[in-house]
Amino acid sequence: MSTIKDVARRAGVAISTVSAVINRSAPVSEDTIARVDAAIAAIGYTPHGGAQSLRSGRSRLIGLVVPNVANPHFAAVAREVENVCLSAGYTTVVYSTGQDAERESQVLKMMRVQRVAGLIVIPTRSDAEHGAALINQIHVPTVLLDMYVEGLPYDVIKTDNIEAGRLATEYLLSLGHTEIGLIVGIPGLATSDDRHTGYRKAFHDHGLEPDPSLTWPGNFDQQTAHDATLALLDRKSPPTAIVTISNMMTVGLLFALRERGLTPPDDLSIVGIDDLEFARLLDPQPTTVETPILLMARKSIELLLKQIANRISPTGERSIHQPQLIVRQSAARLDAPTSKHRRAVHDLP
Amino acid sequence: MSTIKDVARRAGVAISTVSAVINRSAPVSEDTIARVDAAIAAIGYTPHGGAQSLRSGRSRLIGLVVPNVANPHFAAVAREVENVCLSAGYTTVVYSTGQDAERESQVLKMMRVQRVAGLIVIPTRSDAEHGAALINQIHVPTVLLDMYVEGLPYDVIKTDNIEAGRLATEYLLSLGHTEIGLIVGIPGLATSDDRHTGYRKAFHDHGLEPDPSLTWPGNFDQQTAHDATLALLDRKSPPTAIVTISNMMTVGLLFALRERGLTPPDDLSIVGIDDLEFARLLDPQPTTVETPILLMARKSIELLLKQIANRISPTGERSIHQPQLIVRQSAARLDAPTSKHRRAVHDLP
DNA sequence: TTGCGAAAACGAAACGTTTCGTATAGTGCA
DNA sequence: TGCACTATACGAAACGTTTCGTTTTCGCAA
Repeated sequence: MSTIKDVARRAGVAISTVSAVINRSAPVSEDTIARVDAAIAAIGYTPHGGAQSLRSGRSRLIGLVVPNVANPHFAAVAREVENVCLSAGYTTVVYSTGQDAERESQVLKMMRVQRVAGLIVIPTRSDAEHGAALINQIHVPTVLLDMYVEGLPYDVIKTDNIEAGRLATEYLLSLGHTEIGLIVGIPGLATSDDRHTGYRKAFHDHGLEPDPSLTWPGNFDQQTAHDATLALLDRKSPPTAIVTISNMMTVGLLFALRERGLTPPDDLSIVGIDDLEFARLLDPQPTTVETPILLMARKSIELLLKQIANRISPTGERSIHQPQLIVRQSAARLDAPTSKHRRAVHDLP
Repeated sequence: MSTIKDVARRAGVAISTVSAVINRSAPVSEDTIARVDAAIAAIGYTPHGGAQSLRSGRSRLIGLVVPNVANPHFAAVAREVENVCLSAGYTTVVYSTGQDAERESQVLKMMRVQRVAGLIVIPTRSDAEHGAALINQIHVPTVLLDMYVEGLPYDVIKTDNIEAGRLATEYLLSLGHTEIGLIVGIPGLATSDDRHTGYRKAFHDHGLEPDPSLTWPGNFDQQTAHDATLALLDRKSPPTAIVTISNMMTVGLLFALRERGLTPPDDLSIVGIDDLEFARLLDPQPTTVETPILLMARKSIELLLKQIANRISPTGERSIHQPQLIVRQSAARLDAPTSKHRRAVHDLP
């Protein structure tokens, strides 16, 4: 490949002048700029990112670390980040942790090798110990997306997860349900724990105490939510409603119900958190608590780029976004005419 | 950050020895290896990827260029590629073209800046002219995924798209349909054109000629498929069945049907190409022609890594995978009891 | 003890940039 | 015409590696 030297030779100028033209880092006469640009075009010169990064100590790479890019929720984040990065002249490097701390380490190491200029991370765990481990692996401007980790000084952009859990549960309580199952993630993940807290809060607001045996731990994935659903359904007295705390868990739940031949809201009311892109195609359309993930993704990358540009160290501040209950048809009044005759709330007069 | 020099000093060896240890590129005594490894661990040394790439002329970056990472189909590809890359010590750089040739150029330029060692590309167009443009922008080992571009010497891993189109159409013909709508992509895209060819082939196999006015051009996205569906439904004599050639188009079609209050297969039979992850949650479950995308993704990255490792130039060979018809419930016999009383094929005795 | 060959370790150059101190050309004014 | 100053352009060093020719060390046979 051609180098800046080739450009310089062809344009009849010094290497440093070409550099000045490329980076607009020093005044260059119109005439020279034109000659250099012509030379660049003529020989098809493309700067060597590695060399630039080496010499300047700055790279134009942004790392994005998510649980799983194949999950549409995070894929959407990736696309949003990519868009902003591309127009800012940055390149995105995306990696999935698979919710595994060890793989997370491995991924962060790759990010260090590439000397990314900044990171957007959705960490695998939230406890202080993990935070301490993380901080040793990250030495660049970082934004924590939709996840809080104890003791980390980075900026956080997240949903009010307690409120998200509360909204989902409160809605079911308002429909008369009290035996409400909850499928959560692994304890120790702020997103999961907070949504769980919101669930309890909703009960307390009604002067009630939730039955702890109705809360089932899973992971954030489809399979464990599926299994948890079956476990809940197999109880002597199954819940009349179930809350799931992520989109994939809702999918797992729906598959489990289908297996059992159960249809919401007739046989069971359900409310999820995080919207599903294809939700509106389902019948019944699932009632969910929506989080503004795209907005948060955009805010994250913009904040990160700002930090990088201004060499600001993170302020440790948190930007907390409010979730919103989207009432559709998968939850119904408990006291409505029973099984197969219950009607979705939105159909009520 | 610490450098190889710091490691050398701490281990009391020469820089070149540390390099030899890191890359296992020259014999080093057990004793020295241990000392170097200890030093690396002690000071938390991470090699500078840019410097390595600069000096060695090889990077450990793989570029993946897809139409849209937010599309679950391509997100799945990204995840698969990422997995293989990670275990091979490579880093993946993913970018979306948005099916836009200009953005494609921009993305490829970023890939050149990063000096990726190889590329997996799903190009935006298939004509020879575009091929000529592409070849000038790509100077590294490349695999074309699920797309053929005229005149490009790269290896191709793809589905038998003619067969995919034929399978979908043949199935509907076998159910007695002859007025079969087809929603295709922009002409000039091999994937779309081939599936279109398959559609015609199925007709010809039956000694029939499809009505060209039943074929509607769209893009590969949801919106245009939605609009195309409405256009087809608004004809004086609407088709009795519709074929869509991508997952997102199927989604657009389903939304359009829902808007019109139509339910497959009672009001209209539909068959899509490329499976939807959540298909089994829908009612009726859509009948589709499945392509082995994950398998193809894995083959692509493995082939690419092999080319890079062995410094083989692409052989220009094509690996063509067979699609498979998955019969579910969205298509029914034309002569079955009409509207609202037709039954899905799989329910028939 | 010396000499020899193999094994291990070393040192310096080079990769393509950016950066910064220095040199040159150009301009306006005395 | 000469000078001071500004606007441009230049040149060389340095960034962190790899690579390869050279040197040192080591073990063993003579």
